[in-house]
Amino acid sequence: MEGGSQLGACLPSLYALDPYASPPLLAPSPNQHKLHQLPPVLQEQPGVHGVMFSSDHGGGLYPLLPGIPFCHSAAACEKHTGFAPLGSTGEAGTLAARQGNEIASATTTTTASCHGPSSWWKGAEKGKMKVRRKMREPRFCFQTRSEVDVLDDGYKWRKYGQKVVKNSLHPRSYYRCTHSNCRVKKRVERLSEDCRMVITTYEGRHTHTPCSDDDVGGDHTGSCAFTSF
DNA sequence: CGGTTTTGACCGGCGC
DNA sequence: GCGCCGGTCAAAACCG
Repeated sequence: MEGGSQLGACLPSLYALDPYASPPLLAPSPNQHKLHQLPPVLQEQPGVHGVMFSSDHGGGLYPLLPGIPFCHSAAACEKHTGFAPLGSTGEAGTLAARQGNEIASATTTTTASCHGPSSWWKGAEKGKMKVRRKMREPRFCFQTRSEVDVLDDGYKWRKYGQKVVKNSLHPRSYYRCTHSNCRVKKRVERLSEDCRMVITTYEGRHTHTPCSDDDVGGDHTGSCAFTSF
């Protein structure tokens, strides 16, 4: 069971992570102090001192959590949150996909093959032909220090795979939103250097509201910013 | 009994 | 062209 009510047990700390950065940020970003608008869900957590989020969607940043304004552009995002993409967007998706390895070994040039920013496959015929659909799904990743792997983000997730990835001592878990017609996925893995650090990567946007249905974002793009991914 | 997790197999992209 | 690798599928096992 995932995505239940584990928030209280996790998120003792939230660290900056930005897949655009090279080398990746293990320490809090110099910009991190600018982010004072922590979402309520995190503000309530003791020890939370910062969050950085990123995506590969059109060069802007998506809101990672409730309370963070939805931004389509880097400028808008920087205006709202103090953050802006640190690099080009073309590689962002790939970087986001491999950030786990990069963080584990900042100088590693991994051969991880995340197929572009957001290519995903759907079996058109069971076990046979697969149709490739290239869509630019928004993707976010962040790093937390937590005893549990899966953060309670208000959504319900179902695990559909687990894989041992290279340069990582810990397996990567793959989750999919259990809501019908919602294709949002997330990956969860722990740093090999510090097993307490959890890397969570979200991909896609929810087509529904979280279980709590709390409208904390004040954003009308989907009842709250949290539903935007 | 229905939903979830586990886990090995399979597939396609990418680098060499 | 080949092998490696990440991501996904799907059947079986598990659990409440």
